[in-house]
Amino acid sequence: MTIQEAAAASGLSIDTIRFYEKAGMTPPVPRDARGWRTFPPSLVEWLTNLARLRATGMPMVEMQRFARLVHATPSLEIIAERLAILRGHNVCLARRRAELEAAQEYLDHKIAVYSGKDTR
Amino acid sequence: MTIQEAAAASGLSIDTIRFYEKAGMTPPVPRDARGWRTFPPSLVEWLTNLARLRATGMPMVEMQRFARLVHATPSLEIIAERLAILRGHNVCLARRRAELEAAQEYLDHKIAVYSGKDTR
DNA sequence: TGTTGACTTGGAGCTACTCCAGGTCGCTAA
DNA sequence: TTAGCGACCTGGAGTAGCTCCAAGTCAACA
Repeated sequence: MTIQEAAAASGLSIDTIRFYEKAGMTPPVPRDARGWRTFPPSLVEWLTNLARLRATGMPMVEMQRFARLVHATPSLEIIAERLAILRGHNVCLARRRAELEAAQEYLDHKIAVYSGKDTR
Repeated sequence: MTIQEAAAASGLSIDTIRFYEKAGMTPPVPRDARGWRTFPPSLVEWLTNLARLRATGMPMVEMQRFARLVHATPSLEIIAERLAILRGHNVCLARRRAELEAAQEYLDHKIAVYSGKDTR
């Protein structure tokens, strides 16, 4: 698979894939005779995972830590660490969602005021 | 009011307030004899508004547009424009919340898998 | 007369990309 | 055979939205 296809399949942009590789968030990507990156299915799957983690707003440093853990030989501790990262991030997400909800309430209120639909 | 008090009152950091002023997102802040910024209540209120808009994830360019409209002499068109910005942003917010919700579902699933609570 | 503490400025650094210039390589068309 | 095309490569600059820092000023206090 070329980088273009990997991008289409994972939902990341071509630039982002190269950036993630440089940042050590993927295992080293194999190259063909021309020096082009070739993406085996397992790598595309991992990129898709990264895209989802990014969509949750996980910061890069944590994605890097997670990547190292995922590509390490798994042991009980390593799996526990992965879980800890995900659980910790889940808490952040919940907080973020609550913030957004509050923000939207504020916006709705503002809109009501500007529309003259405010009762005060 | 000093910048420190304005920061405490609005929820923005001192640096962010200075940054917002430079970026034209506030009217010019009056200075005392020493050259220190002095914040009248109306300005603190506006900073608080900016903090809330930021919390909704409104991009800077839009906050700038909105600031110009709010500090212009109001007319029917200007109020309509303000409303349009807020409404447009509300749509973005709703989308963002949906994305976060999907992301959290994915995370929950991942956590279930790693915890061995997955049934598949 | 220092020293402290709150402010000032300009500018560098950060995250997570995104874009760009300049170059290589294999393929097709003239 | 040569010219052009399109997909890729690299290193580096640019972006948003802050955040931090160094160096300087000024009033007040010991």
